[in-house]
Amino acid sequence: MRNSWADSVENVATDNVGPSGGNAASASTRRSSYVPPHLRNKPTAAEPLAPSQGGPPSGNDRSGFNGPTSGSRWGGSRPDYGRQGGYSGGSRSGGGWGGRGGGWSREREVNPFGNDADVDLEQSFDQENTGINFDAYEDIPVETSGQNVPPPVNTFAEIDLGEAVNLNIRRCKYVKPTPVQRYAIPISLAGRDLMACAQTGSGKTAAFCFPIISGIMRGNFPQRPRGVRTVFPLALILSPTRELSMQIHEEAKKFSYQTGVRVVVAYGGAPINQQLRELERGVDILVATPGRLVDLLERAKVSLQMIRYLALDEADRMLDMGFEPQIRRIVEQMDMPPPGERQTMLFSATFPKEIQRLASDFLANYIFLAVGRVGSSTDLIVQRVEFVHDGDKRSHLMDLLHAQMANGIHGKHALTLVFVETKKGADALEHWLCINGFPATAIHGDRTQQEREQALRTFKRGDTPILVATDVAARGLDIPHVSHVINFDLPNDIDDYVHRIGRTGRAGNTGLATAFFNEGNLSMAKPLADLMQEANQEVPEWLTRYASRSYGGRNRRTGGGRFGGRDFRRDSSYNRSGGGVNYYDGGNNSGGYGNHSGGYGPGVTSAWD
DNA sequence: AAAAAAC
Repeated sequence: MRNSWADSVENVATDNVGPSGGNAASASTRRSSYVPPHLRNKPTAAEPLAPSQGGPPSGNDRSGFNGPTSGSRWGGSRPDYGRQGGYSGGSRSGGGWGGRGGGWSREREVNPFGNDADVDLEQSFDQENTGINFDAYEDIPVETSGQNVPPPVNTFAEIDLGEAVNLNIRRCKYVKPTPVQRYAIPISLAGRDLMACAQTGSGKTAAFCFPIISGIMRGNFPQRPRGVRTVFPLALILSPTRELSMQIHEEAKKFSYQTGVRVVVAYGGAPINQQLRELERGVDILVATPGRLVDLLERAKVSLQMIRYLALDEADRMLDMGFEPQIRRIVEQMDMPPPGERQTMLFSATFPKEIQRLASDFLANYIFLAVGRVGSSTDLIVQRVEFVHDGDKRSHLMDLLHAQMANGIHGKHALTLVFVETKKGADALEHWLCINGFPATAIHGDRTQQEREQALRTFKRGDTPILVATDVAARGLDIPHVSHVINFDLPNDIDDYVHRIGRTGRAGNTGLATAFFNEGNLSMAKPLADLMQEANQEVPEWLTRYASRSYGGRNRRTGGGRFGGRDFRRDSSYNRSGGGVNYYDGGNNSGGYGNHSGGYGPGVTSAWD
């Protein structure tokens, strides 16, 4: 992922349809006759539909599949990449949606990779590649619990995701699965429910997208109703912010390119009509924020009755106080199949025990997976805490930014993300930075969606290398080149701190995180000091002193161990009070911390004992 | 107490 997705789309838009000031959303709806470079001068081999798909596809169905449902065998031998299997070459025979022929039925899929002509798709997975610093991922502690945990894999070649997805993995320049992918993908392909705890920037999106896409390509699903203005996605991916949903959608489109699997995104703040049009053209995977989805469900534009895969990204956030009722409504009170009849996957970098308990309602006989330390990017992030009174924060920030520029750290592609507590505070700080000559912009929930997206875009591009943000930007956003995260205001929850600093030090790169601490943050002293100590950071003596006084207490890390989370089912108090249901099969797992680090440890084998 | 998430 050398280029940001936005850049790629921009290239596609510019190269093929001319400049029209298109934003990301409109680029995907263009009716261009663009042929991706790697397809030029090749026969548009329209593969026949898989026999198992039987019958004419409705407009709501996928129309192209990558061969028979048995899946393409990949084992060992070199795959035949010359054959563009599965892509229906533009002849989406599903053009008959509600009698609407022509038009979009001829449309070619926009190449989400922009320009991948120079990618050597024949290159073997075995070869080393750049991009992600995998050395940083060696010896990462892993904990799994649950019944019959499938063993992890070491390479993508060991996983049978099908040719089309493998091709996209290469286009993404992924060479080796990240630790969370090594464990989560086999678990998911085995059809198991999953609660996964893994650091941000470690490839979680791919970890749940690959199995979903592969499963939809191979699955034999009943014909979805046609001729009605309701669509029936097979998979639902929920996330807590609009920008994160956009990002997941962009990633998922890459992973599903030319697989025949259609991914659509729906979120608030943007015109619903355009989203409705996209939905009516067919949807297999729906990526959404909760509010807009509820709206669509109430209007009966979307039905969840065919959902086979449910993924919650930032799952702990989705189930905290503000969100829980809305999520329960979607998952439990609409027409979604119950746990066991669908496959459910929950992902987050943090997973407090209380939230795990809530989440277990959504899962059936699930596997708990914890990979690495809390925000284990912490190995790659230098954390600093400075005592700064509220009144001194602005001048102190200015000192930091000046020093940064003097040292040349603030080059074209070195971005600084400044977190504040309130929307008003974000506006004020942005204004103050601007009038003092710093190229800053801001993002928060009171800005229009256009403003939010614009802010993110100019930040990513480096046009405004300083972004002031509320917690809307704290989770999940993958912004390359963020070299410094400044907690101008500390959050009140240590998990929020973990997510915020996780915006830097991504994909194996190093980063710096600076926090301003004062008397208003006493309840954070202990959890912050503990977290920094666990991450081998230098803890200032004054912070240790505050920490020892143990203020507050509700911010204490649950589990307190070396991991981002520990399976709450292993908590003895839960087991005693569990009403006779002990989900955790203590005798049949590879239990214990650090039972396998790195490669196949003996612990993996013991999962099958 | 704040932030986020529909119109």
